[in-house]
Amino acid sequence: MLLKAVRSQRRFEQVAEQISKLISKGKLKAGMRLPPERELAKQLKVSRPTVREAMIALEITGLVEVRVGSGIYVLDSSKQKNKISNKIADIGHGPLELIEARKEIEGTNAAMAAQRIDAKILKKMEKAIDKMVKEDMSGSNADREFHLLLAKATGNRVLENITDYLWQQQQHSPMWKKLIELMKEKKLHNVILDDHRNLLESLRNKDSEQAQKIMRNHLNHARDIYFDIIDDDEA
Amino acid sequence: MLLKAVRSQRRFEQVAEQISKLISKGKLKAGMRLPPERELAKQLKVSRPTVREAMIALEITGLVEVRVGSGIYVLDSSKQKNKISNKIADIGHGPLELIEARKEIEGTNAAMAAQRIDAKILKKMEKAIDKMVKEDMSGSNADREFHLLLAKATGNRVLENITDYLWQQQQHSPMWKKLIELMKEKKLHNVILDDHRNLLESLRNKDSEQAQKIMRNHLNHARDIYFDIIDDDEA
DNA sequence: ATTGTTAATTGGTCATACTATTTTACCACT
DNA sequence: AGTGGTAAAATAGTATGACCAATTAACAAT
Repeated sequence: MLLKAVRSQRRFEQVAEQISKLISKGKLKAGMRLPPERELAKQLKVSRPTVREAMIALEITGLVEVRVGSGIYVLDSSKQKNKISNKIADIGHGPLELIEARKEIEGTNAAMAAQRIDAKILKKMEKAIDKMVKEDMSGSNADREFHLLLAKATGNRVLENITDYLWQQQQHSPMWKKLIELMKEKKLHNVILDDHRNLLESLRNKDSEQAQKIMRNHLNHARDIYFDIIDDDEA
Repeated sequence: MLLKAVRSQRRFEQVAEQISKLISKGKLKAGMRLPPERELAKQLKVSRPTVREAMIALEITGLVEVRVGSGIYVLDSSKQKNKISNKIADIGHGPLELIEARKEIEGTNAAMAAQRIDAKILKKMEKAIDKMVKEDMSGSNADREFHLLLAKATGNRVLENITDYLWQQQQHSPMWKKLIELMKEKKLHNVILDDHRNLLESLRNKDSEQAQKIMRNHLNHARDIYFDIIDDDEA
């Protein structure tokens, strides 16, 4: 697949992007009112519906606020919703950074879960391991499931959501697919399974320290595999 | 303020909400195509532009994908963007969960920063402390700035974004305002300042363990203050 | 100064027409 | 049978103009 899909950018996207840049550049500051929709349409040489669509897009992104009968206002950046997702969409995180963040946060998860996990989730994690044996890593859904269950076992929904978010980011990265392929080739499958099994054992023993240690080591594996991949690419 | 603002919900919002619920209920499954815009307009008794606005809203939320000339399709939930922000918007996290998550993640930040921080950021953190002395906690912007600088010092942008996200969540919670008030009343201001100064000192010494310890303790303070607040409320 | 009224501004919605893209069906040719 | 091209149908994209609804500003009345 050498060809990239030609994504026809719609007008409202272009308009939204333009305004968005003006805001991030500081030309449009928080609290300022944008020109009326009709005026924007004239200036940008597009129809008013198109401008409206762009405004709705910006509103949902959390960049502006629409006040009926009054106008459209630039929002204070501290009040902006999901800034986190915006940034990601713009630049994307490096795989190494993601793995490192996972190492710290999921390491914490493991330690916390060891003290709080209940039989129910323990059971589910066992099942996830079984499923992974059958799956043979195709798609690695069971892998993800295992890690998310661990996050859930912390009892802290913030950590749970953040962990979920980290995995989503990972899946979007092209490197992730390669990593899965490589796992199948090199039979790394079993290494991962062993890590999971050992982790489960320390959870049963409520051994926080060991659980954390295993998880951190587990992600060091992932980092090493990543280095293998980029070495191959450069070779 | 007993009265709640009457938020005139716009048509497209109602339409988007309705479709959104159908998806989360499973009536509309991933991959399914929605009826054409004209058809939806007829069924919902609204105009086509309104339907279009709703579709754009859903597209940006990451629930559907619009394919020109083909139709509008429900996206696979794993491909949905910022699921994290959606969840938050729905339920909101408990203050205790947020503080606990901060304790773990910012504790990690402190330890990591101690090993990687450079003179430049160190300088900025000093300035943030000075600013906080003057500010007298009004708004506590300097407090936030200090913590975000620490996150930046890790050199890991994922952790930086997540930390930023945690503080945003915090600000939206009503408890946070009370906490700031309480700080002013009880002169907790100085306790926080001392924590920050001590943390800075251990960063200079590149003492990871101590830095982490101080940060975790710092957030235990925040937790204690929270308990004071709810005790007062119940009394 | 405060209140009430009116007019102007601005976003919200609708109806309709036309364009651009994609998909489908069909046909001709091999 | 299969391949490729062509026309038609379906569908989203955009534009125009009109009118409604909410807000704001100006002004008059008290």
